[in-house]
Amino acid sequence: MNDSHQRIYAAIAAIPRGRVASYGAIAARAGLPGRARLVGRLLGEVPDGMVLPWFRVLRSSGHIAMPPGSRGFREQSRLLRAEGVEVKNGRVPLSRFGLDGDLDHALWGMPPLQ
DNA sequence: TACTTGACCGTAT
DNA sequence: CATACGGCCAAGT
Repeated sequence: MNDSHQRIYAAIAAIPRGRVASYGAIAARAGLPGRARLVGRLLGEVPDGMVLPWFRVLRSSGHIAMPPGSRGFREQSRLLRAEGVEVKNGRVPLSRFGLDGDLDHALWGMPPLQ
């Protein structure tokens, strides 16, 4: 659990309800541009007890990253729709719900890091 | 030490 | 829409 990890978890936790962000946007917000893979890796090993809105993280295309039809895929779709986010064919229109890591400063629940 | 993997990304064809 | 490529890099073999 180093500083980069902390910052990434913080960025994920800062995505407002009803909005989503891509792995790359999370990394950029955490002050780690180009490190999208690190975000994906961390989401697969969230410390026990830590609660995160993991379902608000999508690929840059707006698609859910998990395999279509898998349990995680269905759970993520359900959680997103529950807060008003449109999910059609495993995809969310980022034009309407997506947050950018560099822009959208007023929408994030935290200031840009680094 | 060397090579492979993977909830990824942007650009190019 | 689909493939390819180079970037990224911590973990696992």
